[in-house]
Amino acid sequence: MQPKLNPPPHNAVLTVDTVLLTLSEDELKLALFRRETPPFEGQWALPGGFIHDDDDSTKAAAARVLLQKAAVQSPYLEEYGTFSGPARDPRGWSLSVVYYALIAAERLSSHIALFALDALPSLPFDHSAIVSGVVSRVRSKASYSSLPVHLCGESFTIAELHHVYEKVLGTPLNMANFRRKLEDLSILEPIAGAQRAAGRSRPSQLYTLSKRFKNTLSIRERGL
Amino acid sequence: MQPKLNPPPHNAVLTVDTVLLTLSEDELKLALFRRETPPFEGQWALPGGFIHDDDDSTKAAAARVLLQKAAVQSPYLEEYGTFSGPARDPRGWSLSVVYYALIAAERLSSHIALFALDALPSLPFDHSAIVSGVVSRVRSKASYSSLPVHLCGESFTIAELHHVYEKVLGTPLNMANFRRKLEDLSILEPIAGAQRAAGRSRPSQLYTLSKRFKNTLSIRERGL
DNA sequence: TCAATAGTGTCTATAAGACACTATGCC
DNA sequence: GGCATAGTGTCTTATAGACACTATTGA
Repeated sequence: MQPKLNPPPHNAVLTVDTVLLTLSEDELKLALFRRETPPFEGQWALPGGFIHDDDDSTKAAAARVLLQKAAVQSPYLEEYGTFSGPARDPRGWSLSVVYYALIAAERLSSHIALFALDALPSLPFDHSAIVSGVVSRVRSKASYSSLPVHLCGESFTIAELHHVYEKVLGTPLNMANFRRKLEDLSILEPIAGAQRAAGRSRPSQLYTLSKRFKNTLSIRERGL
Repeated sequence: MQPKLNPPPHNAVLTVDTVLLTLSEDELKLALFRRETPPFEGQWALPGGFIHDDDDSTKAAAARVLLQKAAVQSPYLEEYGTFSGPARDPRGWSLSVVYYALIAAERLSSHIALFALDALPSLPFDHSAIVSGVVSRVRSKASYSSLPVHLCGESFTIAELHHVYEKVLGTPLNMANFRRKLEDLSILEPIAGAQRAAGRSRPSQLYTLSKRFKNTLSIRERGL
């Protein structure tokens, strides 16, 4: 047993906040929850909570918060950064570690409140700054990685994934080139024999995300 | 005045650790300090310290630590991420926010202990993991941004900067192409009339880092 | 004037973008 | 068969890489 060592006490408020993004009604949307406790009780805010002594890490705390508040288990959960200081929380000096997750709308329980990014309510703490920081990080990563694939469900067609990329990036992408670059990300596995028929046209092959990239990203040197 | 609100007490050890890198003896090196207090008293470790109530943010805490321990004021100081959990520090559940800085050797006081990255002593806590994480982040950012310029002093030639990039990336870079890409990063300002003569050859123009990029990076879409 | 490095011009190879084409299933 | 979308082939354009060239100074 180690001798008891005493760091100077720091009464920081220690929290995690999570930015949960999904694609709904053909738009990138943010999940918000009404705060159940002061401060800012009753206001819309990012799902967050205190870090507990029995959390294995801040990431584990974020996963727990998402499970408890949103009832989702997001395979992709990544740290964005920390927000800290004496003034951001009325309870005193605070530090929040921010995580973000992208998830298919079909995996979210339908009673979760979703807001379009250009129609967010006013948010407490520095949550507005957090959201805009995360959104620009996500847009940036989307432009050279497999990140947006997490907005698709278990199986999807290339056309669907193409559409998701266009929505996240906000710019049209040539389909032929998109296919070539997807190829070289090598994140997709065709589901043998599974196709999706739409109307009277040729059905398209269904794919699933390769296991290897469920929790991590595939990166391309030169943009998507 | 807000009513006093009580978050559940969390006795986390709250620290910042900094990874201070420089180029010395033609190699990328890490600054380490001997710990002056338990735990691991006397061992080489990253410069770090507790977050104080009067720090304005974790970044301010990191800047303070660098100033107090290494007597350097680094213009470029960026958050890498957090390391946390119940087991990484014998004092109990801990959270460390890690920052990294790159600085010219000439701005470091000469008594600071520098270690080549492939000859580090064994480090306490999870400092080894922190260092390797930061180093790969730095190598990656160096490949498409102005990051390595912070390893140069106040004024420098293009040949010198070219050499710094090669050392950080560990790979030779064609000089003509390097110049073109530097041009388009547009981070340099020629110092009018200032040249550096070396031996009996043509002297080279001296440049300085544009003010705009002292604290931030210039990014290129497609690699350096 | 020549040694030595600074700095530029230009050809070649590779990758991105545009776009037309073929393929396939349903009505 | 032909409509509609899936998926491919290929031409054009931009950028990266290689390399040879000119420029400028000190000895």
